[in-house]
Amino acid sequence: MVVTPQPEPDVFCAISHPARRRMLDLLAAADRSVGAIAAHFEMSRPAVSQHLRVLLDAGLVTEQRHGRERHYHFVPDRLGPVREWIAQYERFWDERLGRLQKLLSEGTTE
Amino acid sequence: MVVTPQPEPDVFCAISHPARRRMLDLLAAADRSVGAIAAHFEMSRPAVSQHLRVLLDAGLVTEQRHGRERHYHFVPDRLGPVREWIAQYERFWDERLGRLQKLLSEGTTE
DNA sequence: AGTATAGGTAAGCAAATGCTTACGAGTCAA
DNA sequence: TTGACTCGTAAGCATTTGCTTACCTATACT
Repeated sequence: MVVTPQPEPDVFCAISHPARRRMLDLLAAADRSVGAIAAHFEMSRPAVSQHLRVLLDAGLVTEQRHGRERHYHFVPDRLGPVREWIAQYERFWDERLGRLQKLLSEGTTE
Repeated sequence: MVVTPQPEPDVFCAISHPARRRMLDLLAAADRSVGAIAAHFEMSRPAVSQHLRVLLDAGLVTEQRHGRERHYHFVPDRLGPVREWIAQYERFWDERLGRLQKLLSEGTTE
């Protein structure tokens, strides 16, 4: 097998786990240490570290050493792909465009 | 382990796979049969069926028998959770709110 | 009837996920 | 230095994911 070096750790994959989304929510409010994050979860601290590693690889967070603590910081820009992908469907929620689309569809064969 | 009957098949999970996102893109443009969808992918047709099943379980698509074909139909409403979750971060892209937040944070102790 | 087409399902498998416990490396404080 | 504390990493494991091939049912055509 060819070892693709970095198939770009997928952001969609990173946010697919509820725990990781909650971690992002926490970090969006404020930078936090691993311990402070782990306090919000039932799972073991290493498990939290592993989730943070996934977020780190996806570029969704950065870490910064602070004494013996590591503070994680939210990087909103990396949510761009998700934001853009979901934005392409906005027309389905937009009433004005919805009405326009309905008008147009009355003239189509579908 | 307790068998949770239906832990609500996660929409975030369903869209985490690139192929499934492309299938939604295709279906957003028009309803399509399985064969028509499979034509856009390298993988086997059963694999496509399995992906469609995931989308179906997540409620992101519906199927409708049409003779011996099954037409899949995009259900945009089910993207709501993703849309809402990403919307909560809009403030990070909004310059005006960004400046407001900066002002507010100067008065907090955290 | 018989045959082709559309598409779901089962079984099998390799690889990835998500957890756990055990341990190690760095930092602070006595 | 000794010990407590923060946190990452390694190893092990059960489960899930994502694919394959083989097979089945249902519809359509002749």
